[in-house]
Amino acid sequence: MKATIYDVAREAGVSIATVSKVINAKGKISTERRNQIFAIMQRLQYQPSAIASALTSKQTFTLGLLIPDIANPFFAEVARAVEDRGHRFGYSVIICSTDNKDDRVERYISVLKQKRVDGIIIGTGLENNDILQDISTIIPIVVIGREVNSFPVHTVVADDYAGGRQAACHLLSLGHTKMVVLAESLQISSSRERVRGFRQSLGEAGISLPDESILACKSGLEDGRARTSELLSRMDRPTALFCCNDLIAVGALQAAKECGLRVPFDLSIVSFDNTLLATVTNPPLTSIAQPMDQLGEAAVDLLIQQFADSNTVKQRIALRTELIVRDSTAEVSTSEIL
Amino acid sequence: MKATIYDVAREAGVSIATVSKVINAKGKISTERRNQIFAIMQRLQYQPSAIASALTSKQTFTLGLLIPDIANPFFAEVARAVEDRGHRFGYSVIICSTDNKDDRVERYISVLKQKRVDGIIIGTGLENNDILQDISTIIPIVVIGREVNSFPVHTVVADDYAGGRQAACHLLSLGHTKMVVLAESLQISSSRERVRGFRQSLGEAGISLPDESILACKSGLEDGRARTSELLSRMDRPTALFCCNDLIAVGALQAAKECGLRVPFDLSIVSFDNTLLATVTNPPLTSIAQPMDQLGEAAVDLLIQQFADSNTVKQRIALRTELIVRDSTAEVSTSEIL
DNA sequence: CTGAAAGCGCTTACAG
DNA sequence: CTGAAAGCGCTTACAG
Repeated sequence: MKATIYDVAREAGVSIATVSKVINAKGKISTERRNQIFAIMQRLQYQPSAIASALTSKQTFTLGLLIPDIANPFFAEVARAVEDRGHRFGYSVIICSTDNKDDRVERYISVLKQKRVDGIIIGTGLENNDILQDISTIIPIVVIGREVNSFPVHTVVADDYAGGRQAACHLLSLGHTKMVVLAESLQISSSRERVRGFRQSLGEAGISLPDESILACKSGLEDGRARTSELLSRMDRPTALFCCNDLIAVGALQAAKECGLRVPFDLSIVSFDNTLLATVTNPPLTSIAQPMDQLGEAAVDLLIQQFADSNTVKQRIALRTELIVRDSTAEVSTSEIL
Repeated sequence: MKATIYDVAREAGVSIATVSKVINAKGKISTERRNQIFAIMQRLQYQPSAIASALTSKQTFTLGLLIPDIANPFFAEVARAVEDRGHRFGYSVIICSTDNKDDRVERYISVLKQKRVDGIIIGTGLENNDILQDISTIIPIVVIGREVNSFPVHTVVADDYAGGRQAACHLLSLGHTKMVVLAESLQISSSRERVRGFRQSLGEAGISLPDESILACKSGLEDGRARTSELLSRMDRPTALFCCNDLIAVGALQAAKECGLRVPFDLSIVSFDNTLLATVTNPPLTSIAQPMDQLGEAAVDLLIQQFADSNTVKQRIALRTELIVRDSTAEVSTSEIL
C-alpha cells in the first residue's frame, strides 16, 4: 500500500498536522523534527497526494490549454513554452485540441471544470464569446492570439498589425509593387490585422491593394497552393506574395515550383509565424516571426498573477514581431518591371 | 459558490448516495427520480468534482505523456493521437517534454505520481531502466518507440527493422550501390534497428555497408547538414542517403543544395518518419512512414486494457511502416555510374 | 512549537 | 429502489 500522511506521522510520533506543515513549509517546526520527518518520508517513499491536497486547498496546480491542434507546429511550439513556464511554477498542463469545433471546445471545457483546473489558456477559435464569458466567471482564463472585446479578459497577442507593416515594408524596399495577400480566414482577428497593416503600409507608399488581391486560404497548405496556381497563370501576375502563415507559404512555394517559377527571382514570398517550417523549405522563407515562446510564457504569467489577485485590471499584451530575412525574397527583377 | 452533490440532493429531497448513483449510472434508480435529478443538476449547473471523485474511487482519468519534446513534429503528431484516443474514453493527457534529460524525467514522474495519474505513456529516452521498472510497479505504463528487455512492459513500436529494409529495397531498385546512412544516436534502439534492416537488405543484394558509412547525427537538422556537407565534398561521394528521421533529411537536403547538387538527380535521399516536414521540403521527401496515429492509439488502448486487468501478459506491438515515394529519390544517373 | 478536530465532495459497502 | 455512515488523504483555523 502507498504510504499516507498518517503513516509518516505515526512513524515520527507526531500529528499529521505537523507532517503537513513540514511538507508545505508552513508554520514553525523545529529543525530536528523537520529533518527527522523528511528522512521518514524518504524511507517510506511517501508522495503526498495532490488529489487530497486539491480537495482541501482548492488548488490543483493544473492548467488547461485549448488550441486548435497540437500537431500544428505553431501551437506545438507555443504549447512547449506554456509547459515549461508552467512547470517552473509547479503547474502541469492538459492539452486540448479542439479543431476549432465548438462541440469539442465545450466538451473539453466541461472536463476542465470537473477537474477543477486552476486556469485555462485559450488559443482556439470560438464561434460565440458567450462560452468564454461563462467560464471566465468560474475559472481564470487568458486568451492567446486573438482579440476579445465583448468583455474584459487577459489577452496576449502578437502585434499582427505591425507584423503586416513589416512584411509590406520589406517588399516595398525590394521594389515590389504588384503584390497579393494570401490570408487565413478573415473571420480571425489576427489575420485581419495582418492584412490591415500590410495594406496600410502599401497605401502610405501610394500603392493600393484592392479587395480582389486578398485571397482567403482556409486550409493552409492546400488552399495556398491552389490560390497561387491560379494567380500565377494570370497574365498580370504579382511579383510578390504575403502569406499570413507558414503553411500557406509552403503551399505557395510548391505552386510556384510547379509553374516553373523560381523563388525569389520570379516571385518573392513573405510568410508569417516563423515556425520550424520556414527554415525547412527550399528556399527557406523570409518570415515575420511571432514570439511563440513569449506568447506562451506571458499567458502563463498572466494566469498565475490572476491566481494571486483576481481583481487586477485585465491586460492586453501585444508582443513585437520580427522580420526574419531568408531566401524567399529578392529585389524585383528588371525583366519583371519591364 | 459552486453547487455540490449535497445541493442537488437537498433540492431533490434525496440522499447524496442516490445522486451519486444517477451521476454514475450505477444501481437501480426509478426513471422519474433520475430525470428529476438530472433536471436539478442542470438547473444548478452542477459539475461533479473529479477531484473528490478521484479521492474515493482512486481513478483520476488522467494520463501522463512523457516525450522528448512536444515541439518536435513527430511527437506532436503522436501526442495528438494519444489525446484523441484518450479523450474518447474520458481521459485527459498531461504533456511532459523531457528533452531526454534524466532530471526532467524524474521530476515529471514525481509530479505524475503525486497527481495519481492512472497511467503513463513513455516515449522518452531514459538512461537507466531502473527508473522505469520502479514506476511500473506503482503505475501502469506503456513504452512507445523503444525496446525494453530488462523487464516486461507493454511496448508499441514501429517495425524499424522492416522500415530499414524498405528504404534499402527502394534505393536498390533504383540502381544505387554507393549509399551512406545518417543515423540518430546509435544508443537508441529504434535507430539501431533501422540501420540493421537497411544493412541486411544491402547485404542480401551483395552490397556491404561498412561502419564508416554509418554516421551519427545527434542534433538532427544541424548534424544532418554538417555530415552531408563533409560527405559530398569527398571524391567518392555516395549517390544515395538513408536518413533515419525527417529532420536529418532536411539537413541533408540543405547541404546538397549548398553544394550545388540536385536532389534527386545527383543525390537520392530517403528519410524516416514521414511527418509534415517530409511533404514540405523541396523536393518533397521519399520517406518511410511511421504510423504515428496508430502508435498513439495503441499505446492508449494497451494502457486502458491494463486498467481493467493488470495481470494480462505484456505485449510488444510492432506496427508496419510504409514506403512513401516522393521526389527525393530517382534512378542513379548514368553519369554517376560511369 | 504542536495537536485535535472539522471539513473538502465524493463513492461504496451495507442495511433496509 | 433508497439512505446512513464510513472513509479517501489531505489542510486549516484554533487552542494550548
